Amino acid sequence: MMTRTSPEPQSPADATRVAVSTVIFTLRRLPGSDAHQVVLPLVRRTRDPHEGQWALPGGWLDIAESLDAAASRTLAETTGLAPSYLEQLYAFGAVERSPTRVVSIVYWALLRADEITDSTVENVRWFDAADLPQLAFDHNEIVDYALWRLRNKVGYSRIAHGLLAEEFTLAELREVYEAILGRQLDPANFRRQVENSGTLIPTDRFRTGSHRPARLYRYNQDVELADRGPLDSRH
Amino acid sequence: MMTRTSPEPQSPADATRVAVSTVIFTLRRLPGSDAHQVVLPLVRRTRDPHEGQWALPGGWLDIAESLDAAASRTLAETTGLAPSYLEQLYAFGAVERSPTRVVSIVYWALLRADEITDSTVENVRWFDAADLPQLAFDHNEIVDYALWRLRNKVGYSRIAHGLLAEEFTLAELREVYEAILGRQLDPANFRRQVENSGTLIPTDRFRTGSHRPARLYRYNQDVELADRGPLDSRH
DNA sequence: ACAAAAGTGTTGTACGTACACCCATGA
DNA sequence: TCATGGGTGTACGTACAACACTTTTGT
Repeated sequence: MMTRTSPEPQSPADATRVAVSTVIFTLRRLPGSDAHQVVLPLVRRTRDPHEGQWALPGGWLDIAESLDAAASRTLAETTGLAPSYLEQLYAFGAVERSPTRVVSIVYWALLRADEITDSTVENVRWFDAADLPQLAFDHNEIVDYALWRLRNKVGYSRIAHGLLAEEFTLAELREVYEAILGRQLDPANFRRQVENSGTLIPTDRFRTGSHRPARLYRYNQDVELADRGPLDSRH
Repeated sequence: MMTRTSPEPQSPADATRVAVSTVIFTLRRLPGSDAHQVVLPLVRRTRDPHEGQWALPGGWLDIAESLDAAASRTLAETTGLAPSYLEQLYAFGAVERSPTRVVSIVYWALLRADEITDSTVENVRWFDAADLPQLAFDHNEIVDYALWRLRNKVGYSRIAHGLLAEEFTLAELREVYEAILGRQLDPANFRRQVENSGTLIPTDRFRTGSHRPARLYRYNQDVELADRGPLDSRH
């Protein structure tokens, strides 16, 4: 990428290292309620710096691996999880963010409730995104930004899909939105908005069990959202 | 950023290197018209790989320098330019994007017309963003994505400010929008939209010279756009 | 029958768009 | 005075929020 003469970078002793971390969101049903809260898994650090503190799952970038692949791999290695949605968030590269120079390419991910293997690796714990302890490095900042992106994106894309099973009721979809946005939505208006958006296909199956059965819907794979612009074609 | 035991990365011979590049946009008035076109500076490569091809200005990340600082520095070194707006775009890290492994943190920037020092460095040329030649590496892709971000962002933020002087007429502002969006806008409706947004402060000065004088406006620095969320506080 | 969630109808407000029209200046 | 861009008025359509109302189930 260099475009004019400049010194070769990075002698072996003090090279900049590239790490990849991921903020993984999922929803947890609050006991005795239809409400959900946004939760995310953190890993307890077993070595310095910040030994003992909670941190985002991640690891080093391999020489022969793309950034996306590194995010998936390190996620699996540290937490055993495979997210249903994964997107780059931001590259953090302040000099003082770690004792040694580390540039972190951070991803954010969504996980379906049924994808949570509770038999996960040791040293992993799930935290309420709204009530985090102090984390290692600049990871509190990073989670804040990821939450902001999640809340934004739920408004103009169909990422809620990443938190739901193949078929779902409108009430279930609405509860996802309510959990992410942190406020109640009018069921009647929500229904019309989402119906008119053309992103949902009604099935002829219903969710039964309590009161009047609710129709099940699934997402229309045909609608291109292009919510990542030209980068969408890479998927 | 590592959270569990993993091998130390990057032996000296085959280390991943971190580069920083920038897509810089500015407007150029089309001769004999009020219309503008989006143009950007490219640098001709003087060494392999892709020697002779045009590429985004950039350079290697220094060990003791933040990503933002590296973007500004490499920009000044390669083009002599100092943008009025600078924001991170995306981190590109596909394995095959360069013969040696390079992760590029790409920024995008805006430049005011008066900031273009035409006495720029050798090997720099300005290109119409809509009509680029084949560029080195994956830089065509990158510019496409940057253009997409620019067009998106002009709709919900006041980045047009980055392309205008301190004071400007509504027609000048509208011409910026028209150049970026690539279509004509109704002057009457544009006026009302931007007046109701509260982001503009009318001055008591006027731009004279042709026909009825037009009132000059300036941006209201007080209005927080938060169009980058929690990351805005870093500026 | 009744509670409660599913689903429909109606109304008001806000906002974007189209376009007719008036105003002020240079030539 | 006339052409031209600056600036105002108005009418229509869409979209969303609020909320009353009907439907269908489980108990």
